[in-house]
Amino acid sequence: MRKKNQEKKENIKQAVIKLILEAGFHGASIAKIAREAGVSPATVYIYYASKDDMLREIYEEYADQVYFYILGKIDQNMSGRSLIDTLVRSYYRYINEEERVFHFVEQFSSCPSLSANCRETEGCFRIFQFFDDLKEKGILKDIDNVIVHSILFNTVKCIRLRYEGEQDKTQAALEQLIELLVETLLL
Amino acid sequence: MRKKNQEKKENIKQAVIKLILEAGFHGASIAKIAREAGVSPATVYIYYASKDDMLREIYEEYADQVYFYILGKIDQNMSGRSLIDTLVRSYYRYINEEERVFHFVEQFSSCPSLSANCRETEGCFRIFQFFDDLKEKGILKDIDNVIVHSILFNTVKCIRLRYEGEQDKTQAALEQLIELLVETLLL
DNA sequence: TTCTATAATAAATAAGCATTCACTTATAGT
DNA sequence: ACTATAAGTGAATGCTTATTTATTATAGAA
Repeated sequence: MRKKNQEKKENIKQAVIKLILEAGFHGASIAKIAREAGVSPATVYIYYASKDDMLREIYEEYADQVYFYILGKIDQNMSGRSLIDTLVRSYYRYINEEERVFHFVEQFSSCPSLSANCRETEGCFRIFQFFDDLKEKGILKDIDNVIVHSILFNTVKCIRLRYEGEQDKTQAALEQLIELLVETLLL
Repeated sequence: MRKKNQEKKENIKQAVIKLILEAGFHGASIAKIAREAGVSPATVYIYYASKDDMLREIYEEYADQVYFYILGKIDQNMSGRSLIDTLVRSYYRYINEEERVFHFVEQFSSCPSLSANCRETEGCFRIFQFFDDLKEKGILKDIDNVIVHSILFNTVKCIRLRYEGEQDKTQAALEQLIELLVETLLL
């Protein structure tokens, strides 16, 4: 019994993410994905039941990644300030390091017709749980997790998108954001 | 010389926005758009040079609308608190009232391959100018406009998406957000 | 080594796509 | 009422799409 070649599957995933970043969803056909991954179009169907299935599976694999990345940088003994500093800066670092994945996930989740059929993300649940812990410890103010999540991460995302490449402006904005969040979110 | 029927063009626009909300970009073909609008596929090409042109033109028409809507609700004599209250609540009302348009614009602008070719939005420029005015008047703290913009509007968007339909939770979150922003943004 | 299950593929298929074309219809100006 | 002009259309075009099929190559078990 011959085994599936996991390297081929990985190549397919990376091809999907690359092509969708470069040309959007309508620019990522099975034929192009297969060519980019160095396999035959039919091979894609050995690893995935359909194109929709493929996109959903890849999305679900990567959607949470950013949150696990961030939580991995957090230390239990950190002060409130360094927690916020770490959350903001590691989110920013993730966007830079995993630009393709980040854009793929963003694009996918902003399309109602695609993300409607996806399971709720585990990573987001974990982050909310983390916020709840901080509230119990008396570090974080009792603010709705949706609000905390948005002013923390969406703002970093906007800074990154707006000041793309402009190191000075980006760093200044991140520092200002951290100061602002320290005053706003911490007890 | 026969004139173009602007009602037909309007029908086409609405069909595009409706279909893209329901089925995403890949679900909005010229054939479907034409059927939805009650015209022939060929008629679309009387009003637009190509499909890409059409999408771009519709995007550029609506991308700014939310900002003009909000600025229209603002009064020169408003206090800092009622400014924030108005900004937050009118943004929320816009998403509710113009749900289709809002999702179309969101989806379009999160696709790099589409929005890359679009002109910078006038509406966003106007809002930034408005923030600058408030800073000069000593109402708003001297915070980067990208940050102000994001914590104001992205947070409202997240609340709306997360608590879709749940009136109580939504209202509570909006009120909490307004309190938080009053303390954070105002001098 | 042989057999077998399945990975892998090139080519075929059928549907859908954006766009064009040949043609009809409506209308504004004369 | 007539004519020129452009709106409007159904059908055709040629291409791309996701997916299937028939076939071959390969790896593990016997």
